[in-house]
Amino acid sequence: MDSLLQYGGDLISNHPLTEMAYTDPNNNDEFETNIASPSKEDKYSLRPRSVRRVTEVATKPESAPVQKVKNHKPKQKPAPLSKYRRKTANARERNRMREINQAFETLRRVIPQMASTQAAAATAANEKLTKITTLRLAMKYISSLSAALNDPGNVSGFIESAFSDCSDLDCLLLESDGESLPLSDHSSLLASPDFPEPSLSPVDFGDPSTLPNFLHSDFSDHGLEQSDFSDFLLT
DNA sequence: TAGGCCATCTGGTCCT
DNA sequence: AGGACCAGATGGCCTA
Repeated sequence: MDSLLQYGGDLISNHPLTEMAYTDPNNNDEFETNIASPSKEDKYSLRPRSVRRVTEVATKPESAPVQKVKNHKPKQKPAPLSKYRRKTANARERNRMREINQAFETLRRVIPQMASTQAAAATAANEKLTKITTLRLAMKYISSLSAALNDPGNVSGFIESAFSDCSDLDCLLLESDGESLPLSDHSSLLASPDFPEPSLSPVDFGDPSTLPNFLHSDFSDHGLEQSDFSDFLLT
């Protein structure tokens, strides 16, 4: 028992705890490394909370007293996942996040890099937009496209105004923040009597040849291929 | 050095 | 039972 306590204390004081967290006595690491990026084992370890739990379990007497419950049954806590299942779950989670990131990457390619000083600087520096920035710009861009659909005669004005109202990115992002957007902006994204939802569907965005002319010109103006847009819609 | 962003792990919950 | 999804926690990296 003392050795277990010592072991737990060492675990807490000697980060990283990769040995504890990743070494599988059944050697299931092969599965993990086939999917995960390499050498992550060195970077990640059990959280202190997990370590505490491990040590608590280790220090708990073999025959831990059963909970004293009167009539109702204690809710059975499911047993923790086996190491193998934990690894497979982690791998699935990484894969899921990878797909999300791929979708973000696609979205970044579709969003025009507008005339914002900071965004332009980020582009020049080859820095990619952050996730939250990407989402906010996408919202702004969709809003402008929706407005353009309502008034195809003033397309260029919509696109230009969408990204040039603000002199800096902070202003732009604040405006395109979902919580700070004025209701009027949101309404352009929602179905309304003036802009019912079905009116969006007659155009098959999956087929570039059916893209409206104003979308053609807008995407080409921003150096984007039509396929970028259709790819984005199809993914 | 603090703060922002991100990847990853983890446990809980819901769904099939 | 197992997978998908989610949110919290954590640590690494980078920049102002």
